Amino acid sequence: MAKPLRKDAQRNRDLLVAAARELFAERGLDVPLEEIARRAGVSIGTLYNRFPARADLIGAVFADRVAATRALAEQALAMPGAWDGLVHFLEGVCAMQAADLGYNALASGRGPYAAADDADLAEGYALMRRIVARAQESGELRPDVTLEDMVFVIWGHARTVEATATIAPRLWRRHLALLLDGLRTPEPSPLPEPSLTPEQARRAMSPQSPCRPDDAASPV
Amino acid sequence: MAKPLRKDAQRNRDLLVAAARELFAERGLDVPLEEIARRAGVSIGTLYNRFPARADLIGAVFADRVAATRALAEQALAMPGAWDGLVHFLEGVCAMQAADLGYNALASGRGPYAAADDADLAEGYALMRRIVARAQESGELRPDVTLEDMVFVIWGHARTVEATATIAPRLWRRHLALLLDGLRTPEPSPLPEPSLTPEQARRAMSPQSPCRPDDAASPV
DNA sequence: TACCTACTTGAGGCTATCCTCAACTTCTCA
DNA sequence: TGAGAAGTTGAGGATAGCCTCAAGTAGGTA
Repeated sequence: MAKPLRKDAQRNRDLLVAAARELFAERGLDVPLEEIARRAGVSIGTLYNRFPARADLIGAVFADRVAATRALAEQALAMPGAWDGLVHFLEGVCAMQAADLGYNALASGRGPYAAADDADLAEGYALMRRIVARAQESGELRPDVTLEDMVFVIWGHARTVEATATIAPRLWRRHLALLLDGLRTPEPSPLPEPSLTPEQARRAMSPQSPCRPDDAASPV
Repeated sequence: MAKPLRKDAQRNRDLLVAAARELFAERGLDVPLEEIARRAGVSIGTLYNRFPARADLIGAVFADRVAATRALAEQALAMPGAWDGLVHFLEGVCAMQAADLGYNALASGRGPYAAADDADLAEGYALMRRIVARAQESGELRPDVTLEDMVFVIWGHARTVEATATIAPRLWRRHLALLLDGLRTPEPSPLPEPSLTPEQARRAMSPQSPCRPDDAASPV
């Protein structure tokens, strides 16, 4: 299906993705596309040729993060301590959020994103579910939380990163430590609401639908 | 200093503030000013006459929230239980965040805001500091956190409210319960970073400076 | 080498929002 | 009551970012 690009086209594509990666990291997912093209040394028309929608460019830039997250989850499961594994995983995700404004927005469910590979994503979720289950079986993670509650860590952390990135770039570790203490307290108080269902979590993470809605829409 | 407005001007001002209150609550602080004017039944020129900058309108709309927050803090201090007081206060703030997208943005440090009364604000902070101190003296709140750490609750909560307002409007209570358990755990783990200083917190809460910067700038 | 196709280019149209200002209307007070 | 100050109006200029397309350029293959 995917025809190879011509040599110059491939080069320009790579330049665009690299430029977008830098600018998304520095300034978030809303940077003007014209500025990305300029930094890549390529015209705005070329950008649109290669990436018809912003979501396509975002998808290309962050494809490697899906893989990185998955690798992180595998590392976590390989660790001897179940709780340590969970902490390792959450710390890793938070560190990526702290290092990259664009990833931070994406991880906390803002920004349009054309998923490169849904299967990869699904496997990632399965791994995370095992990380959580294992930490509960070991008795370290409180039994009344679910995988879906982990989004509270991601979401909660997102705003802290934005607000303090320049003022106190390491502060997020303190925030995370407090969150983690809430997840393993020996005296958990009863939780007042049920957690999100996986389906609800999926919807909450993608205000704009995660894949382009047009694909299925056009009847021609 | 403040001359009384003419009768019609005062009526239009009130209409504008009411319209802005509704739209800010529904759609956040970014709603087009033209739309606010339209809902108020007034022309865009009138809006600009009364409120030269968006921050002025925001200041007028949310002046009562500063007072409400202060009242909440006083209630909290009047409660017999120190921990219950802290919870009451944080729940109250979070409930206001959940009920109003604009307040949510403001409380989590986004959005320009021309403070109506700095003294009022300062007194509010003093009250909050007492709420935190009292809860620590009673041994219920972990001793290694500060007032400045409470912004983690506000910030963390902000994104949860945005993401789940329509999907699960009461879910934030679960998030808050987990956060609170982290704040009173009997086995607190050491925190890896110092908390923000009051000055840092002030800066982190106002990416755009909270009062109009022009006031002092113009040399004429 | 020569052709054809894939690719690039950037001026310019489109939209949304901000903000101004000169002409007009309404209140208020003597 | 009427003069003048206070207030209102909305068309339109300014800006910013999105996106297109007709004309031009360059890689690849015969």
